[in-house]
Formats: sequence, C-alpha cells, structure tokens
Amino acid sequence: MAKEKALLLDATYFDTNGESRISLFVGKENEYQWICDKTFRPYLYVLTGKEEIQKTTTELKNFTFGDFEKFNVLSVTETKMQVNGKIALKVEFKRVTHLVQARKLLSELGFEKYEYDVPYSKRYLLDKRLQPGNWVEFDVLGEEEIKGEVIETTSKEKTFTSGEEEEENAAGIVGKTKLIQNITPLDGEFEGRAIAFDLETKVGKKFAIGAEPILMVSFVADDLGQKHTKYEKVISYNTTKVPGLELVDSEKEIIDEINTELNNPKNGYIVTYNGDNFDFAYTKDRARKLKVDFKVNGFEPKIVRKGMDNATRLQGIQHIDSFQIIKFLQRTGAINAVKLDIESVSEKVFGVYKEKVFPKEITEAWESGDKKQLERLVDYNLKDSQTALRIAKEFLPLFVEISKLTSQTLYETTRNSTSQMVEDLLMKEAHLREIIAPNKPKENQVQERTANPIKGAFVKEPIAGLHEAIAVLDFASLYPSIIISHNISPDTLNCSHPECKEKNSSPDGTWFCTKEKGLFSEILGRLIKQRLILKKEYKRKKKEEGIDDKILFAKQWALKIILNSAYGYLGYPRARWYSRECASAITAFARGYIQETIAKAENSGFKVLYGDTDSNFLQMGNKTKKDVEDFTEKVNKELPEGMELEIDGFYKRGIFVTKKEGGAAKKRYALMDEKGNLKIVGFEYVRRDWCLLARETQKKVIELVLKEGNPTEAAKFVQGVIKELKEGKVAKKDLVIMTLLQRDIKDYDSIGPHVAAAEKAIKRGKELGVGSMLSFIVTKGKEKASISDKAELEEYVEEGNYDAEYYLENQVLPAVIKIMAELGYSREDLLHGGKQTGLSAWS
DNA sequence: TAATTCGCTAGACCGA
DNA sequence: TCGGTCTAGCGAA
Repeated sequence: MAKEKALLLDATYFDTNGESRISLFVGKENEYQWICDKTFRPYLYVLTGKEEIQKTTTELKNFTFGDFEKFNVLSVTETKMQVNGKIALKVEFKRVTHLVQARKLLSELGFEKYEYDVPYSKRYLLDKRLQPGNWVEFDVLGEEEIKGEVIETTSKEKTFTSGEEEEENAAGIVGKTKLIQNITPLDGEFEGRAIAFDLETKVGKKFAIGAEPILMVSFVADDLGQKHTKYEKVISYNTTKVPGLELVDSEKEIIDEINTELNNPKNGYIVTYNGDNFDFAYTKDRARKLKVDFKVNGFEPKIVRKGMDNATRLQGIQHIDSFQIIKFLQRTGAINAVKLDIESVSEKVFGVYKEKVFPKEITEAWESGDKKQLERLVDYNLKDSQTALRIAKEFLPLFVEISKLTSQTLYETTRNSTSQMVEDLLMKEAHLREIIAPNKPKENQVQERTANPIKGAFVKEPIAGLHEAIAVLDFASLYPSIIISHNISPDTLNCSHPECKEKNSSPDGTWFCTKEKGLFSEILGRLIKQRLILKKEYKRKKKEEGIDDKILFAKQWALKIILNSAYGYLGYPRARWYSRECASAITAFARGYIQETIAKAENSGFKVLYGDTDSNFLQMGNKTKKDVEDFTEKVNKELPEGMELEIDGFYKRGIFVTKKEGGAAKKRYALMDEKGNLKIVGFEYVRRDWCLLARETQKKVIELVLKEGNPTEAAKFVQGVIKELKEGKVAKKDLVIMTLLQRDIKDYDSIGPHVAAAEKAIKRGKELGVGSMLSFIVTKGKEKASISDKAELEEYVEEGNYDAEYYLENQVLPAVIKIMAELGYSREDLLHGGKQTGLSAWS
C-alpha cells in the first residue's frame, strides 16, 4: 500500500457495478486524476426504542424495498447516539437510489429518520472532514476498471438547455481509476491552473440562449499558486483580422477551440463571469445545434437549479463563476455596488475603468469588420476574461478558507449562502461529537417560525441637534461574544441544574448550562480565538515585515463571516438548528448590556446622545479622552469574560435630525472625526434610491455645517442648486433614481414610480424582471399627472426633460431641510436666503 | 432554496 | 381634496 498526497478539487459519485462509489478529483503540479473510495456507503439513521433494537434491526434487514428492482438494506448498525431517549440505528445502502427509495417507505412505515437528505458526496466530505481546495493524504490500494454512469450528487438536479429538459447525462468515465482508502486532510499550498473564458454573441430580435451564433471568444489562463503562466487568446471567424485576434473558419471551429482550451489537462478551474447562466448554456446549445460535442473533463456541463438561480456544474474541474463571488461579497457587505456588471465591478473592486461595449455594437463590429470597432471589441472580450480571472484570483483564498471550515468544494462554497456555510460547519462538528443533526423543518414549521419573529435590538432615540466632542463606544462582536460568554446553544438551553438557572439566566427567562459547553458556543469560542490570533499575526506581519499576508487575511475573514452569521442562523426559519429561545436570549442579553452601559455612562456623568444595538454615543462635555478610557475599562471589568467594550473613535462634531413626524430620527446621523473625515450614516446620501443631485447636495450641506460650521454658506449652496434645477440645467445622470425591481411586475399591489416606469418600458419591448436595476427619471409629463405617470426609464428620457418641481420638492429639499432645520433654518430661509446666522445660533 | 430585526421615508391607495 | 393606512425599498447593526 502506497501513501499519496494531492490537492483535492471535487467529490462526486459514480454508480459502478450496481453500487455507488465516491470519486474524488485530485491532483498536483497541474496533473489530475479520479480516485475512488469503495469503503464508504450512503447511509441514514433510524430511531428505535431501547427495548426494540434487535426487533427493529431484524425488521429493517428483512424488509424488501423497491418498486421495480427489489433490494434490501446493506447493513444496520446500532450506534451510541440518541435522539429524545431513542437509539439511532445507522442504516447503510448499496446505492444512493436505494437510500432515496427507502427513505420514502421508511416514513410510510412510521420510522423516525434522520440525516436522510445529506447528499452522498457531501456526506463523505463532512464525515472525513476533508478540505477541498486543500490537500489530502490517502492509501492507494490498486487500480480498477470502471464502467459506470455518473449520477449527480443531489437527487433533485435536472439538466436543461434553454429551458427545455433533457435526458439525464448518461456519460461516464470509462477506464481505470485508483482505489484508495484512509483519506485524511493535509495542509498544503493552494495551486492550480485556472482558465477564464467569455463569449460574445450576436444579437437577434429577442434574446434567448443559443438563438444566435457565437461571434467571438476569449481565453485567459493563469496559475492560482505562486507560478505565473499567463496565456491569452481571442478568437473569431468571418471577420477582419486585427492585432490580438485569431481567426478560424466557422462557429463550429470556435466550439472546437472552446473544447480544446477547456479540456487542457492542466486545468483545475474554469472561470467565468455569469457562466452559471450564460456562457456554458450558450455554448452547450450552439454545440447541439451545430451537432458537435461539448464536454469538459469527459462530461457535459450540467445546468442545475441552485436556489432561485442556475448553476453550471462540471465534473472534477471546478467551475468558478466570479459573478457568484461578487454577489456573495455584496450580500455579506464586503462590497457595496449599485450594479454588478463586470464594468462596475472592475471599477469598484480594482479601481480599473473598463469600457462597456453594448450588444448592438458587438454585432455591428463583427459584421462590418471595421478595424477600429473590432479592435475595441477584441479588447473588451479579452478584458472580460481577464477581469473574471482577476476576481477569482483575488477572492478564491477566502473561499478556500471557507471550504476548509465547511468541508465543501469551491464549486459549492462560491455559491453557498452564509446559512448553508454555518450549517455545513455544524454538521461536520456534530458528526465529530457523535451528535445527530436535527432534520430540516417541514414547510408548516417554516411557516410557524416565520409567523413568530424574535424581538431584536434596542435602539435609543437620539438627542436631535448639532453636538460637539462625541465618543463612540461599541461592543466587539456583540452577538458572538454573548453566545460564547453565556454558553448559548440549543443543547445547553434550560438545562436541569438549578444553579445554572440561578447564575446564567437571560433577561428573557431562559437559562443556559454552565457545566458543559454547548455545540454552538464551543465552536464559536474556538473560531473567535483563532480569529484573534490570526488578526494579531496579520497586523504584526504588516507592521514589522511590511508584508500584506493575503492568506492570513482570508483566514480571519472566513471566520468573521461564519461568526457574524451564527446569530442569524439560529433565527433562520429553515435552519436545522433553529432555536427561537437561543436567538431570543441573545438579543435579550444584548439589550440588557447596552442599556446597562447607557445607565453606567450617565451615572459617570456622560450625556448619552444615541445608541444602536451595540454602540453608545457619549457627549464628552468637560470630560477628557482619559475619562472615556477609564469608563470603558470600568465597564469591561464588570463584563463577563469574552465580552469587551471598545472605543470606536472620537468625533469633533455630529448631527442628529428630527423626523418628519416629530422626534429624533434613529439610524441616521453624520459625524466628523478629528481629521475632518465625514461619516454619513443612514441619510439619503448613502441611499441609491435618491438621485445624485439630492445626495451630493446633502453631502455638501453636511460638510459645510460640520466642517466649516457655516450654515449660511450651506443655504447659499442649496439656493445655487435650486437655481440650476429651475433653469433646466441639471444633467440627466444627476437626476436618475435607482430602484431594484424586487418582484415580478404583476405581483405588485401598489404601483410605485419604478414599477410604472418598468411597465412602460416593457411595453416598448424591454425585458425586465425580478432583480432588474431600474434607473428612472421623473419627467415633465402632463399637469396633475402622478409621479408614477411621469416616471420613465432613463434610456427613454431626453436631456433636460425633467420635472424641476418634483426634484426640488421631493428630492433636494427633503434631503437638506432636516439638517438645516437643526441650525434654525426654515424652508423659506433656504429658498430665499433670509437668515444670516453663523455658529452662534446653535453653540 | 433565502442569516436576523429595527427603523425611516416615499408614494400609492382609499374612504370621507 | 385631504389625511390616514398600507406597500415598498433600502439602510443600520
């Protein structure tokens, strides 16, 4: 038996000789192979009473399953695990299809079953704690001939091209595979060749996948490890030869090139930008129409439903869709972009301007063969692939770390939700501790949980007005630290010890064990400690060695994502480990801590201006920074271990405003730090559904007020804006209001301006749907027309056609009036420049 | 198949 | 035409 090491890329299974076998795609130094582990069977758990273990075992063993093909279970084993005092029996099957058929029948027979819906290859990765994207070590037993069909790793997946369902892929790997066993995770360096590709296609009357020919394709390859082996290529046909462009004879040959490039045996990863929905489906469809094969690594790319989206899965080789990466970063707040097209992302993430070439221009350039236009198109096509690859290169280290934590492939982690990541981690840790995972909730349970929301954070109403010298304190990782300090976990909830109830009760009335660590709290405790060490080391390296260690950064970042999602997961109705009591206790503790801190601050002579969830805004008055530090230290001494109040910063000035309905507005304020940097929170300035004119005017006003202390100048500035507005001089781009179409047009009860604009655009033939970002303008329109009547998508509006009255009354004025009001300026003062006061008015 | 709740504001909608 | 209520979107934490 020989030991081998390799980088693990994929886990799937093949049915060979009537049994399902785990197959892993592994490699090193850009050479890959499939290895097969025959020692691991699909399984589920069935519960039985302590007295009936033998009886149930025999019953299960003797039962004949199957509609057509009859089969028995492979084995039934008693485990040490229990659920509600019942014993879990591990039931193994020969094939995945057997498990799928049997689990239906088991329910009908009245058995309680667990972990019956964990996909086989996922199960394998979790149980073995393997880390795709990292290395593995295994024993090689020998080689075996395989004659198998591939079955997807999840049972619900269906293949289709342009919406039509196809037969299940019957392709297989035929040949020899290494048989292995005793696989274990191993630390090693992330490596591998990645190739990005991007298609340019012809536009027809109506867009549909595969409707028109592919016109051009670009490839960019590079090594994700240390080596740099850059390779670039752009190919077209039936057009002019320009620098950087290779010509072939036909579209068919384009597909040949795609086949050749994607099947370079050195490829470990194929990168696209929205290849999940476009490039693969398109190539697949064109290949079918042209009657040529399109396979990657021996298999047709498989388009599967993943949530509300499509995903394109390849066998072995990892398809990394950089668009999915970007969407994940947007969801977790790492980036905040209005549009997620590759041009905006290039600008936002890398600060690199990328020119957009529109579909019509693409077709035109190709058809005309105009050299200038074509060169522009070649450059555009190439940059698409370059940018997609750059995104993958930049962020894959993060997903490799997530893959290590959750034991999922990069294909999965780059597409998973944070709740899925938390759940994968919990499944893995639960298995290690011999804990059976709770079942996924049934739809009625989800409904019930949803209908019963958890009380959240405490927000203190601010004191409106302009304030000087503000100290902002906040709790470090408040929710995770509460989980850890109070040992909050579904398995420590309301334990039987009276002293735990005495010592560790939440303000909510629930209590948590103080004697044994819970699943949640233990894992989170470990993660938070690791993160602290990693952060420290990252900072040290940066400071002492001048090295920006991206791997260290990615490691702590992955932990941060998981830590921050833990509370949300507990309150997520679809979670296996959903716990209303736990989530509720966390927020109850949090409300308690923040309110206590506010009270302590007031007792120490601070005026508390505001507080939200985990933060505290103190007016310093006569107090010094040292006083704030002393106060923080005092609070920390009284906090349980693991919790910490930190000083976020000191601010020279800040403003809170009154609401329209009276009272001070929460979640909106502006601060200026000691260096003069502004922090604008919640105001229109940070909201994309306000036009740029209103937002920029507001920013300028805040600047003049906070920095210069000059409301007179601010008023003058606003008057200038109003003048331009009334004179019709404001550019279209400053008046665009952006809103996301969150549902299908027909599902709206209330037709707001953006929906009305979308409706009109659809009538003109524009394709819009859920997820479309709408940019609209309120045009002059007819008198007495509603705002919706006057709303039109930007692209249909001429420069200068805008409703000045609307933009004055509903955009610019509302954005600044509340701020100016705090300085004693009325609407009239603003419009006509009446008041001439300086700082004296408010100081 | 989607992490949570709190909060603000606009504009449609609807009945008096 | 007015004012209250509801729908919708987005941001803070």
